[in-house]
Amino acid sequence: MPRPNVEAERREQILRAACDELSEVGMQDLRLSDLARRAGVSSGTIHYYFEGKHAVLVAAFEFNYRRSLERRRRLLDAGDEPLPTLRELVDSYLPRRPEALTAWRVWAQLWAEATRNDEYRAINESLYAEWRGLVTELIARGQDRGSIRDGDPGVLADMLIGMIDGLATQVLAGSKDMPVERMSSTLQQFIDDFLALAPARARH
Amino acid sequence: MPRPNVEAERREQILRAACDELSEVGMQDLRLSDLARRAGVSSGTIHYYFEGKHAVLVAAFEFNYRRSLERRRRLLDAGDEPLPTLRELVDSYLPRRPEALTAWRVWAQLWAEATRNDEYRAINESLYAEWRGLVTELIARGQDRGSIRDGDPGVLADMLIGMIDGLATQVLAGSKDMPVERMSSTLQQFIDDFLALAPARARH
Amino acid sequence: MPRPNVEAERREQILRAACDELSEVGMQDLRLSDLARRAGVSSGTIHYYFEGKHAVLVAAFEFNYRRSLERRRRLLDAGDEPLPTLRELVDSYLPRRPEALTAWRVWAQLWAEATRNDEYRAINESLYAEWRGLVTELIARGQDRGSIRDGDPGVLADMLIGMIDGLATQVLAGSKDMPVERMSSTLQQFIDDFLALAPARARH
Amino acid sequence: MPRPNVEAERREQILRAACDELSEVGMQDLRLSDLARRAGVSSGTIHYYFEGKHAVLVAAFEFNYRRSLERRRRLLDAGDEPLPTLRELVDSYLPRRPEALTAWRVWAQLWAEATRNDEYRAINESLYAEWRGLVTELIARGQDRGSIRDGDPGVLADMLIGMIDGLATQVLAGSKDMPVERMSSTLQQFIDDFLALAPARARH
DNA sequence: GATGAATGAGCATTCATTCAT
DNA sequence: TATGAATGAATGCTCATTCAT
Repeated sequence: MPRPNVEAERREQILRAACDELSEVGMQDLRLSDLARRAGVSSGTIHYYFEGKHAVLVAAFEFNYRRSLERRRRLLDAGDEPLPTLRELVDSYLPRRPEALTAWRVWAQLWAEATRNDEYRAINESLYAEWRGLVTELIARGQDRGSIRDGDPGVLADMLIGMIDGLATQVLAGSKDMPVERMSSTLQQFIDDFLALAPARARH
Repeated sequence: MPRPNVEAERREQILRAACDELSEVGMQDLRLSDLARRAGVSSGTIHYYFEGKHAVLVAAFEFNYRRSLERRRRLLDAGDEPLPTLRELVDSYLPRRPEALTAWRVWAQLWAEATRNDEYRAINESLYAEWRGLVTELIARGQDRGSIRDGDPGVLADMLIGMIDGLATQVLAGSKDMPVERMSSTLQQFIDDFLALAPARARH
Repeated sequence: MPRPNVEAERREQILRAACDELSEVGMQDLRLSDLARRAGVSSGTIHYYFEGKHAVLVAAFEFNYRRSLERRRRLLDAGDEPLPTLRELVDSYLPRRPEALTAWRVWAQLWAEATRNDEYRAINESLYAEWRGLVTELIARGQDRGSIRDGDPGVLADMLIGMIDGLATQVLAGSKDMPVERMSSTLQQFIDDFLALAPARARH
Repeated sequence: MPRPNVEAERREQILRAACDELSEVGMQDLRLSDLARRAGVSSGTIHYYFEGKHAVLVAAFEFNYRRSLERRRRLLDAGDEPLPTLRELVDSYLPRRPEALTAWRVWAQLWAEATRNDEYRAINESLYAEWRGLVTELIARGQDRGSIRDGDPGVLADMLIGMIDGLATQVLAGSKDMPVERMSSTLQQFIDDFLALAPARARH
């Protein structure tokens, strides 16, 4: 009696391993045979479920994003005060815990590739738009509540997201000048000094 | 009697081509034979001047950085008003003109690799520290002149640089939500609203 | 259901071809692509079964020795009169028949390399010790039977084996002064005049 | 004022270095650039004096042989008692002193190559014939003096030379079962027990 | 559904050789 | 005479992909 969702199970098993590999060795050095071993299947099985290496990577990037969002679902759905939620969200994205680190490294791979490849470019485009929308929405709600300063929420979101991505890049690169705690304090200071309105600042 | 500096000439010829290739196809897809053709030499010549592919790439990253700085030398050495200089510097780094685009793409390659490889990590570390120092110095001078707000100049530099890098990443990735003009206005707005003191803001 | 022992089959198929190539072109001129063609497999298959060229060669030397011994197994196991057995053994090792020639040429390769390379040195060491032991044992048994003269059997074995190897070297080198028949008669004369005791000499 | 024999000087300089290289790394791993460095000339100079790598090697083998013979010239020309001279000659050829080791290693290279290549075969042929003639002559003179047993002196020479070459092969291969002292005693015992007549034996 | 043996195109690297000086 | 910069053919090895079982 075949289990009904063997297929979905196998795919996830492979994608999970793909993210780990991607994070550890990168896109180009990722060998399907290693991925197969890590996923506990044969290399033939990978090709049974995916068109080829390219298709595995594309699916892995999508999977990586969905999984990241999943982890923040509770945070985003709670509908708590926007400003504290923003602080928590930023904090949860710091490349500090293993899962966050892995997820960031996968993103870094995608970005490097999106620079030249249209397919990866499209993936970044759609995932990024979704992420950007979430932050913009949060900022707009904060402005409604009067806890976040005025200004185009999309621009403010771009500033914050840009800063997160840029600083994370240096943290990932292991820069001694940018340990994760400095990234954290720099971002919180940006929120304090630039985004938050007086009442929020009083929290500190 | 050998031509003087044939070596320096050849090396630069090769490194210039390496940056172009790096920008167009990336580190891993860069084939030495293509690089040779582009540089107008034989593949043997590449190996005559460099230990191997790896050594070419390492030298190319260094070359890319030095060349970028060279282009801004006049700007940095002029000793003009710090705030306008900062604006111009940011503007000159926008991934808009072909040379800037190429340079950014090379950086993107370095970052992706520095995530996992200690040698590239070291290159990023030293080049980044130098760049960070220049911006910090400029901000500190602006604070002395009273045109830039107070606060740890290193932290303010990190915010700006982080934002530049993060936004550039999306521009390079060809995001429709982040055309280079939006990157430009976002950064200038950050400078206006967050870094500049009132007199500077009056410029607008 | 995979064919049983595909692996053992393929390995032998490759090693057999490796000995032939080794004998014809030598270690250094042996190209894996030629070996592949000769073995009737792809170059990829060679690498599937062996770590690399080096590993193929090491295995081939071992294979060559085992195969040589296999051919004399009957002779050595029969337990016949030691002196006639020694004569037959020497005769069977003459580089006269194609298989013997091939085997000798492979040995010649190993020796040339063992002069400088520790790994090949170790192979020669172990195979040679085994071969030397067999001849020593045979001589000792002949001394027990009274058909071979007294003296340290190890030293007598070294004399005989040394002479075989040295003369074979000249036969292999195609020296006109040392055709294989002269090698044969020289060795048999050494056995007659130096090793054999009177009764054995009566055979002639 | 150009020195008259620059040419002869350069050639010897190169050949001397070639023998050393040949002995250390072997024929195939010998790179002309290394040889040039060792000889203290440029790679261009090698090609100026020799047709190519092949021609250097051929000349080096010839040079190696001549130099070996030169070292024994006094021994061979002295016209002393043949049997003691033979003992000394054998002793002088033991791969014990650095020069003898180097010379043997060069021979080993030649033999391995002569197995397959006609040109090297021809070199071995002529050098070997000369060497064989010298030993045969010495044995014949010993027989005339009554110090060496009867029998075809050419066959006796072949036995001795074969044994020398075969045992040397194992010494060169670094066999623990055949240190150079064992090679020495084995050969002297062969001379004592097989070649020498009673009076000579009394010497011990 | 799943396997893994087998493939072969692709690429970095080596090194003898050439030739302008 | 002598140099050494430059060449490019040659080859070991990798790995995505295929397919018989």
